[in-house]
Amino acid sequence: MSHFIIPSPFDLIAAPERRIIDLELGETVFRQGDETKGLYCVIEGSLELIRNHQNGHSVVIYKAGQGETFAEASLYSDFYHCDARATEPSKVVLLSKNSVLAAIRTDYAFAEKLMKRLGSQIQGYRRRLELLTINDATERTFAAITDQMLTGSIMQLSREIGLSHEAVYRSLAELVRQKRLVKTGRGRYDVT
Amino acid sequence: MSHFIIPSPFDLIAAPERRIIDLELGETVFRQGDETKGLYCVIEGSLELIRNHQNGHSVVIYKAGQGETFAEASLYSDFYHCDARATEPSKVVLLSKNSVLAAIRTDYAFAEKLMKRLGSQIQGYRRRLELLTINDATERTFAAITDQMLTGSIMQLSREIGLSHEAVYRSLAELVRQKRLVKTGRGRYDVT
DNA sequence: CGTCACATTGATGCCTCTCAAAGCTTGTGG
DNA sequence: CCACAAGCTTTGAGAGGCATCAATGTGACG
Repeated sequence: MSHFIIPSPFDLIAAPERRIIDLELGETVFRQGDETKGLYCVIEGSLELIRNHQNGHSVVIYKAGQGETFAEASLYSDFYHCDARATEPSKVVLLSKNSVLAAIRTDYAFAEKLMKRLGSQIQGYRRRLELLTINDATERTFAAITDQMLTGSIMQLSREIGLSHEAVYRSLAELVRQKRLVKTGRGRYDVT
Repeated sequence: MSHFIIPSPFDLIAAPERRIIDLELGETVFRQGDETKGLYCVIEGSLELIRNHQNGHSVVIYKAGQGETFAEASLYSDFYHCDARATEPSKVVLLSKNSVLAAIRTDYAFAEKLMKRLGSQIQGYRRRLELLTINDATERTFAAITDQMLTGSIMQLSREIGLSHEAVYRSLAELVRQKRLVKTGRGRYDVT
């Protein structure tokens, strides 16, 4: 029953520590303010971490696809700072705080790999921070495509890079006109 | 000669592993593309991590004050992704990659504390990501003040939050008018 | 084949950037 | 002690760009 793949370093955690959770589209694993239980691994499907602001607008702060873990930063936090929402029917597995913390204490290879993950997430966030300070919509859109951020729909991308979807469509059209991008399909673009 | 304070967990690294570096204002410890030597701790003064974009515009991705460490994410990277620049005459100490990696392997408490630092940095970046997606200049400025981001000048803050300094000054004036902020001095504001 | 979400383009108004100028604060050197 | 320079602070005016509203096209899926 547990013939799915858990990525390193979490494969080092014993199977009995794993609890599988089924999710429908739009269902949440946890919400902003909930007590932290641990981190999660996507067995199937994909999820988004979303921060909600009072004004009603929200930001996607992380996307996790199949085989990826999310909410690592919750390990040392008492409550989640964002919502985790399934963007399609998905299966996730909970890796409880205790089991992960125990693994850190008993297995330095585990700790090292986990730290590597955290480090690369930090660098990812820094790149995105840089992206968001580009004021010109066309240039920001181009940078996002270059950074391989267009994995879902353009609606989704526009939310991630802080532009209206109309602005992104117009930017894409302009970039194609400038021959800096080529359209490879409905809502698909590649750098030339 | 080594009666300065190194914050946890790096105090666990033996003193002989430490090399002190003196910096003048504007001097850099490392630059984007340099090979990584390790991470650093600020003994005195303050530094900024800056990412430079081709268009010439740059983003401050981290500020490190006295007693803080920076470039932790470089541990598992072969080269630095940004410049580290002193914003005043400063002293920093290098904690070499090897000594830190060794500490991780031999001391789980060290690993745990370091991971905690990385986790809180991730959450900080997420918060800042959220901030940058606030489109209204006044609201973004208010959020920045609430987040205690006004430590230097307003010119500096405006660069960090991706607004022109004029827009920030106008926002601050508006917020004072709205009685959501009070001016506590030249370039100093507090939430009411 | 109808519905729904995404994709695309047009028109309008507001908001921020940019350029400009003047007051303010601090430090430096004569 | 004063004058000057340099950088921060503040306000004004104009232009351009993005958000917003609106409408239509398009592909996917039941």
